[in-house]
Amino acid sequence: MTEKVVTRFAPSPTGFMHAGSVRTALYAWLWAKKNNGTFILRIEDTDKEREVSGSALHIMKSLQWLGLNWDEGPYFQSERLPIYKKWGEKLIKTGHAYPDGNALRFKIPEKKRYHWQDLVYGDLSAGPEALDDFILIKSDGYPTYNFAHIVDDIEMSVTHVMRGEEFISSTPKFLSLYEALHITPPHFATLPVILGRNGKKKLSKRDGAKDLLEYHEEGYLPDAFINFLALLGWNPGDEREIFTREELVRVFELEKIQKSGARMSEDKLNWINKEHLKKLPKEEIKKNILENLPKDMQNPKLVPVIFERISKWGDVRVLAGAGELDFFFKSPVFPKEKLLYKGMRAEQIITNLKTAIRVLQEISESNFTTEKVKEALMTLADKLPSRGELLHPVRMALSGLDQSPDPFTIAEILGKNETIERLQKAI
RNA sequence: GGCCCCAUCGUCUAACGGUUAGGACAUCGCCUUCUCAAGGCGGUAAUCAGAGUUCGAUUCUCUGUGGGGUCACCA
Repeated sequence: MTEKVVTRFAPSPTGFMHAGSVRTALYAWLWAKKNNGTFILRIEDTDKEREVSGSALHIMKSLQWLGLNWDEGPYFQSERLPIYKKWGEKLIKTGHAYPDGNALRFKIPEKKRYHWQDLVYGDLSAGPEALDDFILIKSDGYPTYNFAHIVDDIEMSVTHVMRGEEFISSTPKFLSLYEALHITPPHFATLPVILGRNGKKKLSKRDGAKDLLEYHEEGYLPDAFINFLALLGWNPGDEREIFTREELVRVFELEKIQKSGARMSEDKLNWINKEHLKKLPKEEIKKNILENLPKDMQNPKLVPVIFERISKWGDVRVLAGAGELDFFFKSPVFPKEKLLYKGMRAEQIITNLKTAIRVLQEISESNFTTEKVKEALMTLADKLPSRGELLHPVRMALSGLDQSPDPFTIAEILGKNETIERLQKAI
């Protein structure tokens, strides 16, 4: 009989969630899902000094955004004080704990070196120097992390403990507690840290760590974010990189988790997000792009032009905010020299623009599509020494920008009347 | 400082002791193009160092170096 897998994510509510903390949650979640197990959320709020109000809620919101839903909890340790007290008394009774003032201390049975197996790191050990009669319950009545998390993991039948590598050196404390209680410890899966921008220190606020919900606001897809995070310190063993949530659950393996710390790369995150965007139904893409556009700019014809220029929904707002789409809505103003192309003379430009107007007039309003306009203008442009002699002034007349989408696309979006009007104005 | 952990392109990573050390992101070049974006094709780029084991080390061992973690009535 195999045991039912139970994992947990046990943050302390002392700030916002960032990529480092959520990756621990993700791996615990993936492992639970993969094994049809249970994923528990437990808030470790035993330090009232450091607690930040609203933090627990923020953590839950972050997990919900990513769809890392918990099957049990949230448990709050601050609401479980009697339980820790009960286990404390049990230890006193067996001679493994003793009061120290208003606090309760653990009586270390034996200062020795511990060796244990880690699912990621393999053989690990830590020496007796890590052991002393540590505090189990503080004088304010709250348990310490060392004690509370072990009691809870026992009470909640946790089988796999995913945790950061900072806990390796205090593991002898945990193991000696388990020993005193005659309880077999759970499996440990220690995860390497995620490094900050400088690539050395652990990811932290001052080191560029972002509040997870900022990624939400910037319009990253939850599945893409999870995909990215999973790949940060883990690999599927082949060269695939884009995974749906379900695929991730299927292929995830603890054995393939990396031992060394990894660094966030927003470039890669953006790429993965774009790959996920490309798989979305057309309607959904359209809806999201339009929703992120200012009310007076919500023209469905803009969708393809915008889509190939973004990697996340928030980029739509950036694009619009930077004024790069303004020319679609109002006639551009630009110095007339901009119409010139590689030493051409003004008369030639005027002639070319006039010819352009003439051929465009021949296209009916209902037929004024990118393809038709392209066909008409290209035929014309091909007769010139360089296509740019026609295409550049036309594009400039329509957009007023040095860099913009091609003139055919713009023409269709503007429509026949506006297109011709702008060409005339340029002349 | 003691103890513990880690070490392949700039970044994320692959390689049962035998590969021209592979892929992806980024970057660069070319194609496509009036420009931008997108797309296609290609290039540059890595085994921290030194010993040892071996016919043969990215891979195993040791030492060094570098980086990280931890030494609380914080988690």
